[in-house]
Amino acid sequence: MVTLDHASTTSNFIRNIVQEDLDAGRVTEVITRFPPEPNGYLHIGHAKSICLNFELAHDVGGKTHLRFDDTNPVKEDVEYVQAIEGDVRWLGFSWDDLCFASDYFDEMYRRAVLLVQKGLAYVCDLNSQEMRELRGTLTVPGQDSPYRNRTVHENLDLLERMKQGEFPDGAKVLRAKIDMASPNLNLRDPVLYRITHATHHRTKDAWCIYPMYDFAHPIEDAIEGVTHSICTLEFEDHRPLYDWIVEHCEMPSRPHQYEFARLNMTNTVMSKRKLKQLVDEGVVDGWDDPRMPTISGLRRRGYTPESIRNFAREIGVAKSNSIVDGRMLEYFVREDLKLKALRTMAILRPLKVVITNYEEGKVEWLDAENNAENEAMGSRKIAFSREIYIEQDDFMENPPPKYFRLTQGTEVRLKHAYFIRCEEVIKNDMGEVVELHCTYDPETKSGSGFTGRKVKGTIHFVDVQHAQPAEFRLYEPLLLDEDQKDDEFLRHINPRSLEVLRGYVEEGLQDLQPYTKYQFFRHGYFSVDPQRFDALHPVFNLVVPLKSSYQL
RNA sequence: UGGGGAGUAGCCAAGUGGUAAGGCAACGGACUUUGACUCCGUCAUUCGUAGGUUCGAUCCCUACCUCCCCAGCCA
Repeated sequence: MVTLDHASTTSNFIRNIVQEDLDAGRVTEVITRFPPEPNGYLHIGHAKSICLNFELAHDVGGKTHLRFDDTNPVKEDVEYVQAIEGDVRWLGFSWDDLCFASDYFDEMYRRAVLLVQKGLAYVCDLNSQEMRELRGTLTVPGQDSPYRNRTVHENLDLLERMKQGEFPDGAKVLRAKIDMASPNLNLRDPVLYRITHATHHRTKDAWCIYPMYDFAHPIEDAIEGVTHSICTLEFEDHRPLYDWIVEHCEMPSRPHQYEFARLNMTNTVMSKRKLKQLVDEGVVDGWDDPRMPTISGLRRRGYTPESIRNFAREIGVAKSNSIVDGRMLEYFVREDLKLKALRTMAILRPLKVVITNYEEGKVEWLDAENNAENEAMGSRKIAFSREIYIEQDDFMENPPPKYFRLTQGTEVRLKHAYFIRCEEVIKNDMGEVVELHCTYDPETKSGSGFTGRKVKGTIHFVDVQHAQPAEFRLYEPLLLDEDQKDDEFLRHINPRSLEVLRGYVEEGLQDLQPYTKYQFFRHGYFSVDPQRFDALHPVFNLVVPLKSSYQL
């Protein structure tokens, strides 16, 4: 017996159903599918669905298809097909079969003809306005179309002529003949085919009629032998229609549809429409802007596939609408990068320090481990000399209580180096601190075992002569509020979602190339931006800051 | 107010007639050459509300409340 035992996956109602189906012998092999429409980019919400479908099938030795639901040529494009394939692969999944709804257009047409022959579908000449009027309302039943009783012969002829291109867009549709009085609006003679004279990205001009989702999707699933067709909650009341199509089209296999709640997260938006709006209105730089919750945005930001997969597993799968705290995603990327990223020093807001008792012209190369929690990552040498940069925040003239960093007359430890004491503060005409004069104590060298004195704080630094200029792009959530009204979300844009700083990193940073992740001490995890890559002047995207129990 | 769903901690989320898993967040404390990490501890006498059945209900029954979805020739 096949058993679900994914180590870190707790049970959810869909896994329970799959297990029961397996136990009861209703299915012998589980086949799931991820069915995006190639009309936009994938986001973290899709990642939830991708992980669910692929991992579920994988865990019971089943298969998963990547299927493009390309039934609407006016919105779709190959560009999206390629981007989607790349995103799914990047997330770490391999599909067992790559499918396109458009590959089944012939089969779908034959099934439509079958429905007509059985008297279960008819060609309707009503325009969309008229159709809406006859559909009734939530509380008022609809009325039959005047074309509802055309003969099978006439319908067959009309459908064929629709296919042949005899009629203009919108002139006729093929409708299922179900029940205009059904309390479920989806059953009030839903449209199965519409006329659209448009070039399809794959079938080109072979067709001028295209199947609607409700007709196409169950047929696609059945053709592929999909056993568990998982979609989101809004399709719940389409399920009776899904089952109707599978049954009356006499599909040899019986897929079943299950619905789960789509992902929502705090401080961001998750609909294609809103994401597109952010791009179109220039709020962000594009679909792969590191602030976007798109897969491409997260990738560019520096998120890892592992972190996204772990996140997807941990948030669970259920039927109640919910909003996941964005900090959960951050937790998983910190967790993933903790032992993988090189821990180095970077100064984002430089303040020059002159160590007045340090010999001029001398340079020391100090030992520094690359990751104190992962010895296998080895160590490197870092430069130390008379002039260094420290972080502006690490010095205050009038510090608040419990400030463990540098102040005039106090001592701190420089990570990997020595204790320094601030002796003098140099200011410019405006009274701003521009330089510090400090002294160091040679006896306190890091690794020497010095225990003579204790200091409260350890700060990081970069040697001036061996500092490499770098750009740091810091990000905050795109939206300030969590529950924006649909059309007002643009008013809640966080004006500080991006902050660009110019500072320094250690010279000769190991493995400096696009997407390399570093932990910059006391700041956070950063990833080398692939679009602006320049080894001499690297740009680092803040993936996620380190947690901190102290706020200035 | 027709139909379909959902209500378990600040946020996700298991569980299901036998007395509330886990994660995130938060808060204490220990440790610390990252105010990080790690460790230890705290965090639902209660499962939308009110009744009922039962020895016993978050789970079964009844009523009610709240929220979400559906009137595209989009998916």
